[in-house]
Amino acid sequence: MLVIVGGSTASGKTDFAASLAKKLNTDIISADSMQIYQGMDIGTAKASDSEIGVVQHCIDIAKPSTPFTVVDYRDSAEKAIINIENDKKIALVVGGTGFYINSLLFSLEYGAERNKKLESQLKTELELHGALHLHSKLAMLDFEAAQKIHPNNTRRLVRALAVTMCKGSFSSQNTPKTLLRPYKIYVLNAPSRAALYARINERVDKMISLGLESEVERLLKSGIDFSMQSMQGIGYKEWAGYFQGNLSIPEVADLIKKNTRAYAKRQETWFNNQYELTNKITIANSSDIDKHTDIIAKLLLNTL
RNA sequence: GCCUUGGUAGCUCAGUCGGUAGAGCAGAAGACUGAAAAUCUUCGUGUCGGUGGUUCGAUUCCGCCCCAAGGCA
Repeated sequence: MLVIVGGSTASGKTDFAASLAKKLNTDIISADSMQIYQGMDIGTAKASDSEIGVVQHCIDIAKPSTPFTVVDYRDSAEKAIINIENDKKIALVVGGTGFYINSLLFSLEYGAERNKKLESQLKTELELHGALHLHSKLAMLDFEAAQKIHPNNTRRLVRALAVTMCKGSFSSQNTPKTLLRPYKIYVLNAPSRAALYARINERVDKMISLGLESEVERLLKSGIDFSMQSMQGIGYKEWAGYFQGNLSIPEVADLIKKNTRAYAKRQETWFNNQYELTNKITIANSSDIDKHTDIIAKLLLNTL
């Protein structure tokens, strides 16, 4: 069985998971699409193993210069799960990237491997003839897929077309979810939206004072640029304007806060709607964490 | 004290040659099958500062009052 701790950024996942992992005597498997990157620490609010006193997997497993996909994540996480379960321990997955979490829960196809050549071909077609043209093309090849994808969502449109052209269909992989393994999911929430947003604002200010600017500068000096996937992360992409001389640091901070708030909302939507049964836990302070992880750990250890 | 310019959505402002108003941002809800911290969809009624007057009708024109910014004393 997989135990999952989810929730939006700044919901308190890290501390909660560390506390739970200790009580279960197990490791943490991270499900975070940005903490996978080496050298991106402050902006992703990474905690080191020694800081939290728990071993973490699926962190720092990729270079910021290379692309990374869910499938890469799934492979890496599955390995960690096997090792942990071989040790007769409970596999504990913690993170805010719902897409990654689902790769461990459901038997999903993920279509064809990304094909840069085909993608750029489709992108030129997009620029030349417009999104509607591509959309109607998809509709001819895979009507169901076209109905699900809005023409303005060109990224997914291109992807769906690419998969359809390689595999014959995109929607066929969109079959009802088959469960890979039993799981229990705990979703962390702040007491209110306002409290969450206050936490986010505070956290961003902290990142700035911890030296986020020099972290980004270091990445740029090592050859990373703003067009790379890793630099699309919140807390990083916002600096582009600053290094071009168009934004001040307070303006960058405001942008990061704004984007983080919107992101947190998207995560809440995901965790509210993706899973059949979620155990919602409200975290107001650190004593809440201890109280809840105590109960959960006892419950989990008894059911073994 | 006098003069000027403003006071319209949570914020910044547009607008109504008089027929009770709309953008951006903020905010809310949602989607998601190899970029997911990505990408995308939907949602705009508010004493138009207050109060009198003119008018069939005033947020719009006029008077007075209040508030803010600037100028003159």
